[in-house]
Amino acid sequence: MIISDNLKMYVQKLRSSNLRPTKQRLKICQFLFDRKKTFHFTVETLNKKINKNGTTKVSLATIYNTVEAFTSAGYLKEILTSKNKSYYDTNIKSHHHFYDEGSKELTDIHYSQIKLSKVPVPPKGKKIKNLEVVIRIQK
Amino acid sequence: MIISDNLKMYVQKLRSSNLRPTKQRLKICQFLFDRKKTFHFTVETLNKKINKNGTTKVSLATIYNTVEAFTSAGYLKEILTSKNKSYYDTNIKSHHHFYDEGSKELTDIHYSQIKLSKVPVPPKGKKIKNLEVVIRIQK
DNA sequence: ATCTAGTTTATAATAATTCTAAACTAGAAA
DNA sequence: TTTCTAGTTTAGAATTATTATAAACTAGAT
Repeated sequence: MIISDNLKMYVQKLRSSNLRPTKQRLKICQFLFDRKKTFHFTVETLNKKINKNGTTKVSLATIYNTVEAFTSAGYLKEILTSKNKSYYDTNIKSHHHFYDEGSKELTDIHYSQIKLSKVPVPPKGKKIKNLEVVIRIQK
Repeated sequence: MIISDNLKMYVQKLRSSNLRPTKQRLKICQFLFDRKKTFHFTVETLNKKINKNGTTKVSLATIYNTVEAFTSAGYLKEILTSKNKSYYDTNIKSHHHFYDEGSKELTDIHYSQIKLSKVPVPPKGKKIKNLEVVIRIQK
């Protein structure tokens, strides 16, 4: 894959969501989306990795803003786990997770690995936005 | 139901978990478990309600300690919803939730309302501790 | 090249939770 | 019953994650 191609793609992607393609946003895009496997992170870990060996620093505030903006735009998905920290996932397709209580690590469970044969009707006037299964595991 | 009977029961329950039956713990037990319907709460709401019209105040630190202790002891269940606040449920049976994105309210979904016809095998050396479905709803 | 709304940033503010260490208490032992 | 001690409660400080603020910067339209 040629990086510059992806860059163009990210510029378009951002523009299509009314987000100006700034240096910072593109750097974060490249970091998050220039990879084959999907990626789980918290703002804390993203901040560390983005600013590890970078020439230009991206401020923590911008990391927060960008993750929020990307989540609203649908580039990222917030994961439900609990405990005072938001986890995000670059895999925005409907899927599920193992949450390891010991290591606090998340692992994707592919959509097809869980099948629901019965799902309740939502309360009146409400629609189902998504359905997420978390399987807590331990030793 | 006679309150004093429940009190005795709570004393036993606490003792059986190596928790001394203190005034504060018993007060919280009564508040949480002397009810027919199951109850969802955050530490914040529990604190407010416990200390609303009480003669003796229970400190916030104790509310935290107690909720933590009751959760470890298996009297309470922590609910996964995200967003910087822990939710707890007096319904410790395996069950699921609707989470209303607008009102931020949780509603129980009875165990029998969701059926899984396929569940993945956990990673090697790990056991499934529980499985929880959250259905996010909105208008 | 100029201008402006959108963006970034350091820093302060807020919110939830955990820590601390002193005062208190349940309940076992004397 | 009184004494004693480990467990518990408590107010307040500390920590952690996140959001708000407002000044400086910049993309990109004019």
